[in-house]
Amino acid sequence: MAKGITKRSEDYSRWYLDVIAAAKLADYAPVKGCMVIRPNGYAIWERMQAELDTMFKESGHVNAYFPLLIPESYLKKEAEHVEGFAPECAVVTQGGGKKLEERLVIRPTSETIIWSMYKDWIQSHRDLPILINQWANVVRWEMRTRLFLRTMEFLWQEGHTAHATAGEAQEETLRILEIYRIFAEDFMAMPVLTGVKSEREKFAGALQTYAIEAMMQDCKALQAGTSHNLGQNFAKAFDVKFQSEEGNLEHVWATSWGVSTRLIGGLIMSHSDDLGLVLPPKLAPLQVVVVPIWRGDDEKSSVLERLSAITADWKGKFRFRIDDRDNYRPGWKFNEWEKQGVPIRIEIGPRDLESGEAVLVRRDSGEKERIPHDRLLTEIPTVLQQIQKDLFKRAADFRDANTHTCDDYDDLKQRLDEDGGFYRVHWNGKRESEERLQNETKATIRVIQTEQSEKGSCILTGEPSERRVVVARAY
RNA sequence: CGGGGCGUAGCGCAGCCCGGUAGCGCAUCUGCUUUGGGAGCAGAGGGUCGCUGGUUCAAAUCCAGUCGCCCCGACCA
Repeated sequence: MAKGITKRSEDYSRWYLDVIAAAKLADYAPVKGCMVIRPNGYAIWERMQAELDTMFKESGHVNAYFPLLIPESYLKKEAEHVEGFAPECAVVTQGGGKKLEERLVIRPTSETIIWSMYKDWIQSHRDLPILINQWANVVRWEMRTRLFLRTMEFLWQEGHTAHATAGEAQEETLRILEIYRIFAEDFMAMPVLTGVKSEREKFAGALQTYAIEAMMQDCKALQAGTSHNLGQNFAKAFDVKFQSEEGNLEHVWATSWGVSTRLIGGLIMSHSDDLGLVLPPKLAPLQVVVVPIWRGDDEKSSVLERLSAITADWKGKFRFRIDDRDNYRPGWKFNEWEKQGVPIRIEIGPRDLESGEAVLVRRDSGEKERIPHDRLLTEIPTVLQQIQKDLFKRAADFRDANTHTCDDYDDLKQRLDEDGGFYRVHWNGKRESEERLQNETKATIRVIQTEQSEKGSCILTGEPSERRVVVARAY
């Protein structure tokens, strides 16, 4: 059994932290609530960035960079926004040994500074749309932190777009939501629900917030990405107008959207097991590790020689590494790479040289298979694809098995306590009932799937309801 | 902000109650033997015991204060 990793069934939260430590993904920093993202963790983030960035660019977005420090007055320009973010802002009051004339906020998000610039950049409908994304760090002063899921400083991408019409802004909001869904499901192998957030849960300053919502292995919900339709709120706050084709001055329509290093937390909690990290092949920085086995120098050189012939044409086909370190024994290496979540391990030793085969071991299932050397090149990509598919299916089956329909409030309370999971319940759409739900059950409305409709009566009040909403306890 | 826990070698901990040469495991370094699931033996290096003050001949240990971090709740991506 894995040394140093608490079992999920014993203490899920401890397990999560143990997996991160064992896989060397992150470390605690000297400052409370801050983390160091170690090379193994950062490599995953880089994989995520690469895939997302490609999708953003393919859909017409460009990258830019706006500064970390924002004049405090900017944050105050949008009423809801300041109310939402002010309490969690870190503020710089001093610089160069002097007290500052105006205090500077370390960005908790960049809408305000970006819209202050858009004001100068937008005059005519010909300047629109602006489709800018930035990869950046932000700081939010959180009371309770957790590696990757909630840290004081985190890395993310934030898209900020400006449009001529409400319709275009809405289209953009949904286009990004779909990109997030595809990324979560196809790359992270993490099934998500998409939908709109309730008034209470929406972004401070948005008209509407859309989100992708996943279920972790402890049956809790994780909001994994958000896409906001900001309407004209920020354009009005920063006085950003454009002259339309008809010659009228109109306020610009906006969206913003983001995913963060929280995704890594979601990735861990979707697939990993009691042996450590499990990574979906598409995001695994290392997809295949080859562990050669030998006794003595003669065997070592013949195994390695054969290995370099076998792997000669692997380059560019998948990401692999030959672990020929002499100071560790095979068993140690098996364990090491398992903890780090490498999807496939290939073992090649003297026995395999004779038989002309190699042993292929899947990280997700532990299955072992003997494969002839000349078939490895074609077999490995196939198995990688299969692992990717199986991980998604396993996660989707798990989520579906833990998603329930419920019409009785007492029953809901009890089941949330006992089983957790997602519950499809009727809700009257009112803020008061949502608040009551949260106070009494610690669960919140995760998503409202507006495309579905089903008449019923609110689980709390009995009042009419247009559709079921998904309720769960969340991270 | 409430509750709990912990600060002693890089990591995990014991020692503290009952003051008297700072220890164990892992890791690290050297050598030999090993290598198909976390190797064995022999040797070695590594510490202002979180910080400040007090009591004492003597403090990791007793007293007072202080700082920090982690975990669990409320709030949040």
